[in-house]
Parts: sequence; C-alpha cells; structure tokens
Amino acid sequence: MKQKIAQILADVVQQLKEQRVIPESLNPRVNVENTRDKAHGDFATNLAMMLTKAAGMPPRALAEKIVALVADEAVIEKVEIAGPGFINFFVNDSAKFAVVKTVLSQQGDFGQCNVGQGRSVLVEFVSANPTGPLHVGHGRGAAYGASVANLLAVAGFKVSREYYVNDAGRQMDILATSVWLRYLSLCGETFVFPSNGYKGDYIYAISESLKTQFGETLKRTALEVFAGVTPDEGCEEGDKEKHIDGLIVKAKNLLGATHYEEVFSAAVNSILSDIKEDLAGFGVTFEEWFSERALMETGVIDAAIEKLQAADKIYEKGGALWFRSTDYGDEKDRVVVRENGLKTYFASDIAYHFNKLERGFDLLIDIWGSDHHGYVPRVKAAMQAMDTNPDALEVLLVQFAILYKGGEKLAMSTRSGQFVTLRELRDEVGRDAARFFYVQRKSEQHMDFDLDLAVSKSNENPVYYIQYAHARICRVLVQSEEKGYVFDAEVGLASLGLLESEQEVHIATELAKYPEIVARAALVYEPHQIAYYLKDLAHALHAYYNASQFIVEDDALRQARLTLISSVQQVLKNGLAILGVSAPEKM
RNA sequence: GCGCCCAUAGCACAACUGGAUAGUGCAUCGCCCUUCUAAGGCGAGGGUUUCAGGUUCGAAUCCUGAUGGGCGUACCA
Repeated sequence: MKQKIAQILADVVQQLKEQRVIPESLNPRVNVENTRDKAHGDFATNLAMMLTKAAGMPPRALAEKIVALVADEAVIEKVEIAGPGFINFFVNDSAKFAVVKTVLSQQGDFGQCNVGQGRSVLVEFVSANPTGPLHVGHGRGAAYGASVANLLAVAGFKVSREYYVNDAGRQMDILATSVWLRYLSLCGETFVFPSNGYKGDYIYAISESLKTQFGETLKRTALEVFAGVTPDEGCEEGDKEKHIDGLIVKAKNLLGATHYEEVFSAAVNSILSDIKEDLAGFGVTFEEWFSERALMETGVIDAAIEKLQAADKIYEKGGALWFRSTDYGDEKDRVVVRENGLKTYFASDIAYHFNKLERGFDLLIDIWGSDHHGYVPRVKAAMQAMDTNPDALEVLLVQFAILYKGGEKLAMSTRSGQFVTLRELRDEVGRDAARFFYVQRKSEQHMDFDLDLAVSKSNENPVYYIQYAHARICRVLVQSEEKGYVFDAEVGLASLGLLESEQEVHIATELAKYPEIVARAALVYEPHQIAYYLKDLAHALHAYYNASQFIVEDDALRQARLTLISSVQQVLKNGLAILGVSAPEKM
C-alpha cells in the first residue's frame, strides 16, 4: 500500500517536471510515512514542503497542485492537505485487510525482504576469551549479535555467524598455568596461589578432571616450581606480572612441550565446550568457531605481515615491527611484532580480517564491547593497507550492561572469579526474558541491569506481554475447535469485509507495517525496533480481545475474526523468532 | 590533555533516521472479571527533550560551544 502511494507520487513528480513546475534535473526522494495520528489519515507525504523551494511557490499551494495530479485509485478514499503542507492519504478499510491474506499465505516467510540482495555477510560476535565462563556482560553481545544475524537473514542476506576463539597468547598460558597449579594443590602441594592467576571455581573442576586423567604424572614439587621465580605482589621486590610470567616459563620447562600442551588444551577445550553449551542453551549458535591458533599455525599471520612489508607499510623501531597506521588517520603507529619476537593481538586481527574477506564475504560485521572502540581505526587502517575496502567492515559497538544488585553497582572481573555468569542469569529469569531484555534497547545505549528487578519481578518483562498475546490466540483457536466449530481461513478471508471495528482496523494497519519494520531495522542493525513493534502488535491484540468476543455464533463473522487473529499469531511468531524468543501456545 | 560514545516524565527506555499535539512500560490515582487465560483492558496525572547559540518551512534528531556521565589513549588480550 505504501509502495503504491509512493509510486503514484513518483508519477506526480514526473508530471510536475513535464509542466515545468520543477526543474527536470531534480530527483526528489519521495517520502511516504505512516501517520501517527489517525486524524491525519493512514499515510502522509512531505513532498510539497520539500519541493516548495524548487517550485518557487508556497507549500500549501504546491500541495493543491500535487493533489490535483494524483491518479484516482479505488483503494484511496480521500486525499487531504493539512498543516504546513502535508498531504494525507486515507485508505479504504477493505484495502487495509488485504494484508491478512498475504500473512496467511506467506506464513513464516511473511516479513522477508530483499534489502540484502543476497549479499553474504559474516557476523562475528561474542568472541570472549576462553579463560572462563561467559558472564552477563557477554550476554548482551550474544543476544544482540544473534538477533542482528537473524534480522539480516530475514532481510535477504546470506548470513554466517562466527566466534573468534582467542586460543593463543599470554592469557591462555596464564589459564593453563592456573589449572596446573590447582592440580598441584590437589596432589598435596602447598603454596600461595598467584594473585594474577585465574581463581574461579571452574579452574578446580578442570584440575580435577586432569587428575582423573593423568593421576600424578604431571606432579612437580612446589619448591621446584617456585624456585627462582620473581615474588608475587605484596612481597619485597614483588611484581605480579613477572611472577605469573615466571611461573608460565617454569610450567613449560618442567612439564615439557607435550605435557604442557595437554594441560593447555584440557583447559581450553573444557572452557570452550562449556561456552558452546552455554550459548546453545541461550539459543545462540555459530556456523564457525574460528581458532586464532589455527591462524598462526597455518602461517596466515606471517603472510599478512609480509604483504604489509612488501607494501612498505611496516618499519622497525626499537627492535619491534610497527605498522604505519598513521598513514590512514590512526593516532599513532601500532606494533605488530614485539621486541621479544611475539606477535601482537593486532597482528592476528589484521590477518583474521583479511582472511574473512578472502573467504568471499561481501560484508563483515564485528560486534564488540564499546571499550574496544579505540581499536576500530587501526583495523580499518590495516584493511586499507592490505588493499581491501575498509567499508566492507562494519563494527557495531555494544555498551556493557552495568549490573546493579541491592542498589549497588557490581564489579565484574573474570580473573577474580567474582561475577554473575550468563548461566546464572538464565537460571534465574529464563532464556526468553533474558534474550528479550538484552535487545530491548539500542546497542550503543548504556544499559542498567538491575538483577533484583530481573529476578523478583520478572513478570514486568514485556516479553510476557507479547507471549501472552500469542498464547491467548492459540487458546481461542483451540476452544473454537472444542466447541465444534471448524476454522476455515478461506471463508474467513472472504468475510473480512464484516470487520469494521476500530480495533480490527488498527490490527490490520499494524500487520501491514511489519515488513517495512523488518527492512528498516535490518539496514541499521537495530533489533530493538522489532521488540517495540511486537509490543505494539500485542497491545492491539489485547485491546481487541477485551473489546470483542471472537467465538460467536455467526459463522462468517467468527471465521473472519479468527482469520484476523491467526494472522496476528503468525506475525508475533515471526517477530519473536528474530529475537530468539519462543512463542508459547499456553502460559 | 586528546579521541570516541551517551544525556528525553520519579525510574528504565522509544520516537519510522529532519515532520504535525514527543510515545511505551514500571511506579501513582480511578474504573472493568457469572462471557474465549485480569501475565489483560479503559481512563487520569506527570516534559523548557541537560544548558546556550546556529542551520530551515519544520530540530529530541544536523552544526558549534558549555555542563554531566561512560570508555579509550600498551611492545595486554
């Protein structure tokens, strides 16, 4: 309907050009909007106001000229000029109900569009280091990323979801060493655990399975482990960083490469499989778990550095290799290979993003915590230096959720082991409520997450309001059957003309908005728009439910009403699916 | 210091990306269950969109400045 009006207006613009009211060269964007106030009709355009300058006449006068040119269409009841020069279109009620048939014939496909034009997109999200369980801070990125991916898929993109696994580097060595030290405790050794080690309970769990698997073959005495290592902080001349690094070296030397590797992979695999399970339980799945180690071992990183060297984008200073990111507007140049010969995380990332494009994706979407925002310019710089288009990368930043409990702000640190895990949140409020809660707001908006509220008053979560609307429809349809009525959508569709109440017309109007909401939300990566839309649609349904009885004796009227609400049921289901929320048949 | 993000009702957030009288939920107050689930509906109150300028037919939205908050500014990951 909206497109139809846009088409009519485009024709009008053409005629205005022929009449030389506006210059031939002008190509105005024709805006058609859904009106907020029904007094303004169903659709409105600001065309007259936009062209007022080019035409050299006041907006209302131009509007009159435009209205005179609008072709007669059966679906349009009347056209009015209002306010400063808006042109309002009033659509026939019967035309509004046409959407019901579309919904019922397209079913799960209703709302799909082709703004993606089949372009392939890689959505990388969560990508939390496998050094511990996911906490509620990761939850937002997970819920947002999964919804964005679903949204893009519905909007006609070919979507792949990927989790980048940082299974290399110092943090992983700290993890492996922490696990090994806990294992030594289990073997009866006593010592002070390093302040910079990982202290969560899950470390013990891994150590225990290590002990089950290897017995005491990995045991070394605390004396030989700590001999010659820089003391921990708190001691004289102590340094927590040097302390843990010293322990890592000792772990590697005392265990030997093979055994160290066994501890290392036991730790990573255990945590990673826990993360996978956790995310799956949250309804978040990935086509690919991309390993940083694999990137290193297959020489992709070295190849990337060589490519940059060949392009003269790398220089040496102070024993380290630097990338000239300032050539591309970054604040300063960045190290890719450190003085000690180790490559930085940034080096991996250059190679990783290059690799993504080499895999043939047209668009790359990275979802990062907003604390990484300073990282965007250097990655884009690298892409440019690698001779790829930096605009192919879209970085979506997600503000961290600030947790409150009992009015207090909660500090979160993986290292200290004191945090609320995503799993705990799910256990407390449930998957649906958590998924919905996270995507209710714009991603770059700060979010206050009051745990007490989430737990104690979970009924306040609007997700129940939407699910309730869906469940109500399901129950009505079931009860209609139980009363011996046979639902026949064909009869219902033929009888839609009987529907004329305010609530019924409103529902039809809402249903018709869904496809364009999806398209718009997808283009700007804003799943919260779907959440808000679903609230509106649920509200329209609840209002209707209270105003009219659906299961009535009059066969045609009953069929018409049931047809209308079953199309609402379908759209609620489609929308909730994008958000990863279930559509229960009863509550 | 410099850079990025944010600021809307008591609270948490929307506002079709520049449109008409700024909306929704919670909270507050009043009404509606012998009728398909009251996890619902109907209604009321609540605003100088942080402040000051600017751009134009028109600004919560764009520009400049100020104020307040978050984050970043590593040869960490």
